[in-house]
Amino acid sequence: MPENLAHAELIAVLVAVTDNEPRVMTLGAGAALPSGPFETGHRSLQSGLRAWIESQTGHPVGYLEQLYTFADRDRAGEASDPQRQPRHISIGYLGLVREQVALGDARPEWRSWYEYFPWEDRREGRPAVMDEITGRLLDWAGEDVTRRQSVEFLFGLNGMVWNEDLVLQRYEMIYEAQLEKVPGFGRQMAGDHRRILATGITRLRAKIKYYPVVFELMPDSFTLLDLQRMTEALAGLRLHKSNFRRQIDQQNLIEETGAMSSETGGRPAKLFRYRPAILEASALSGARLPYSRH
Amino acid sequence: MPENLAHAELIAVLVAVTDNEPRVMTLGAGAALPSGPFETGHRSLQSGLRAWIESQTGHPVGYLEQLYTFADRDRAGEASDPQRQPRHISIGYLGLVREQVALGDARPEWRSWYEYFPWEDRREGRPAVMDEITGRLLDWAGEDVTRRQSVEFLFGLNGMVWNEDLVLQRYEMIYEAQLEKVPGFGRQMAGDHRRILATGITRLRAKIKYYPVVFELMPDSFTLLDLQRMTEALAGLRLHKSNFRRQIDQQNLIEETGAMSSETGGRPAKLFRYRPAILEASALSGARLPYSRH
DNA sequence: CTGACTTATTCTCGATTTGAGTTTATGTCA
DNA sequence: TGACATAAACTCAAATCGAGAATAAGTCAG
Repeated sequence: MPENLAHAELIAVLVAVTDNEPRVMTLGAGAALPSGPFETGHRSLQSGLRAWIESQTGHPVGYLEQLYTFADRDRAGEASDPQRQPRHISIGYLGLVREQVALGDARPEWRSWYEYFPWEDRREGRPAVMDEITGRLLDWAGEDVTRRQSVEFLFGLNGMVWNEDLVLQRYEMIYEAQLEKVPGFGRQMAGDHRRILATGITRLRAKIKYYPVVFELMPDSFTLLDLQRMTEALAGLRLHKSNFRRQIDQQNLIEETGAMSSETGGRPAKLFRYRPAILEASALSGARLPYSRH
Repeated sequence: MPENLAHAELIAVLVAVTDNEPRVMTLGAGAALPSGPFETGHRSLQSGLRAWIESQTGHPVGYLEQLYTFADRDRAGEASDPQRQPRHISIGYLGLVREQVALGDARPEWRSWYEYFPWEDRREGRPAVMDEITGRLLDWAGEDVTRRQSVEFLFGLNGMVWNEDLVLQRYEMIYEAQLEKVPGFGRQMAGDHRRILATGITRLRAKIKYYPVVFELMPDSFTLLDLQRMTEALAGLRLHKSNFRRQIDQQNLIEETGAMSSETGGRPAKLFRYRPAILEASALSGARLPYSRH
């Protein structure tokens, strides 16, 4: 009898952006993230998932990063002989795909991730659904001051500033308040998949700030506005044009191709390409400690 | 016959700081990190590990964060019937413990993490071993310009600035160059444990910059210099005193206890305590996008 | 051909934040 | 009582950031 053995499952949050809409690959009419077992023949977790994705979508995944591993929920209270049931372990990954791809065997569908988290898209301003969400969350918080403050912090109420990175924490609060199934509060998914999606969005939104990962989603050549729109789509926010531009060229990660684009009806824009140089210190713009050069 | 089942193992990088030295809990004369199987009775991965650690050290773990999950290396080339061998999956965690603890059953030992990565401690300046390491890495790089630049970037050569967060990347380069067993280049560990330790240090060094996690390692009351020394021990760097102080009180995370400490022979220092307030936006000092308030 | 319109690209400029000290305060101890 | 040691506050130039104005280079209607 095998003891302490578990099923290991690989789950992918596969992201592509088309028409300025960040999309995630789903199965079953948008109800599940693609997943497959980690098999004995797989060389590693990552290569197992990579092979699997490529067979499904027929397209290589540029970037693949592990997100989080979790076990199925508490089996302790389960009937009869819990020893007999092997545990399930799910290992989540974030993958980035360069563009809309030919569909594979399993009829995958790309869906906007904002279908699942409508309150996370603030590009056109504060979405209408926010009022109902925060209203019901504040009702739930009631007299509990700490809870109230958490709502205000996470949802940018009372003059607090909206932080786009807190996707997972916002979803978990909504879940804790048992509001995740309220009509209008986003599409549901099976099991923990919606939570894993939130984890992926959170990771990606944080990462684009200090690591040049957007370029995995960009075509070979692009204008600066294309790059800005991509970043805005991911962050769910509008950015300041010239400051965005300044930040980009301080990082020194792109170069002109020489060609121009005149798609947009105004002055033609220069086309750029990613310069996959050695990462310089300047490209990693993370937080810093107050160093002493002494 | 169970197919696609795996052994799941929990591995802990447990950190405590004593005498300004960051230490990690080890077993077997410093050759292994503590680890134990994920058992059928465990409620969750985290609670399984937590219970396990507390039974070993008799001390609660304040902070516990998942690091990374990896599978055992390629079994494809293995003899006879690879199907029969279940895979091993290891789930690494970073745990923070407030201080030196009473030892548990398994005779754990706390060892300075710089025994394993001597080049990572630059508090007393560039360690002597750096010259030999970088010399041998540059030999290994040879004519390969990309490789050469990576060495220079990771180890802060040629005027590039040392980035204390790149612990894992530095270790992986040393490993790739097959220099990890060179005498003087740090103590060895069994299996992948040294790599997991590097992952833990990397995560912790990155995290202290944008999340108030140092306080998990501090005693209830402390001086500002204590806090600085703690941060320096973790980062392996000296920090600028008054700028460190300014950063701390901008974050608004500590408050005076009213008492003073006169341990150090100079002017007595005020004692502070952590104010475990609701996390304000100001406490999260991560990188930012060029927002538009428009 | 010209002027309105649209979008791209550059500049400007005050407000903050940072890096690197210097100065002043308050103890202990010989 | 004065040397010594460390804490805590203050200074100031340089770099970065937030916000928006100015200028450039196309298209298109008339």
